[in-house]
Amino acid sequence: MRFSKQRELIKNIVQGTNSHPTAYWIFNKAKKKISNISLGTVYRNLNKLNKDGIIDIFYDNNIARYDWNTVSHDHLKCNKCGKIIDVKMHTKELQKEVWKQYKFEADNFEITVSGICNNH
Amino acid sequence: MRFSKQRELIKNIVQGTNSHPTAYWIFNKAKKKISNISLGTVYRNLNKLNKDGIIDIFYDNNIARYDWNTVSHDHLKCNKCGKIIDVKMHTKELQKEVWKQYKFEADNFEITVSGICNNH
DNA sequence: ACTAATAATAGTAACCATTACTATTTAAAT
DNA sequence: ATTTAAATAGTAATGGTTACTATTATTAGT
Ligand SMILES: [Mn+2]
Ligand SMILES: [Mn+2]
Ligand SMILES: [Zn+2]
Ligand SMILES: [Zn+2]
Repeated sequence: MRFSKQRELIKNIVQGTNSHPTAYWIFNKAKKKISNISLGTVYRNLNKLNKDGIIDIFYDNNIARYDWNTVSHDHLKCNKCGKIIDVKMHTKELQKEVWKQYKFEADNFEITVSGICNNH
Repeated sequence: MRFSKQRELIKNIVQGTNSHPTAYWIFNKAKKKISNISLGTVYRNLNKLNKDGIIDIFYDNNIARYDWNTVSHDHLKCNKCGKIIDVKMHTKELQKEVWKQYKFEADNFEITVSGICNNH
């Protein structure tokens, strides 16, 4: 993969926020630095960065959000302010439970907790 | 809400499968009984049934799936055969954990476990 | 430095799941 | 039976994402 300033910018934008941004948010941020950058370029590079393990993608209902944090973790989503907070849940117990009851070999847990955050 | 044979059919289709079908799958099934049923009618009624608490909606990556099972539960998704299995995870521990560590008042856990099911 | 090869881009069209619109049909209350 | 408005079929529009294509930019070899 060869260098491009567009990809470098997109990577830095994702790595510079904890807000789990959407592609469109990243696109608007990027336009401030490269005014004619294309939305297609944003999507293409987000997917490329994800395939190379540089960033993570997850879905919030039906839209993609991008995450600089590539180590397996979970999210708390506040119903009042929309904030998405990183957490690491202990899933060892759940893994055992699933194996015991269903003979299901779990290799990934995706947990989204909705509720009310500590700002309210 | 007044009766319609379309809505009745859609409800029965969702309640007659454990497969967590998509709207399009339901649409095709419905066409066998009402050949000129419209995809818009399927979506409209699925949303209406959901609002009335008759069925559940959840998102599998970026597409909606419908579920007859309206009591809070979780899903095991097999990476080999795609099957989605209903389970009830114990989230009381997680709830405590989230409150202790983040002062986050959890009211719903959405857990999707991916792995390999007992058919393989 | 110059050239050649080709990866990456901007701009635009296409795609797919879902929702919105509208004229017509239908359930059901009177 | 008549009336009223909810529901429908058919179609257009929307929003997020991917695909296409002519042009531009990076990089390896000379
Ligand atoms: Mn995160
Ligand atoms: Mn289910
Ligand atoms: Zn909040
Ligand atoms: Zn399986």
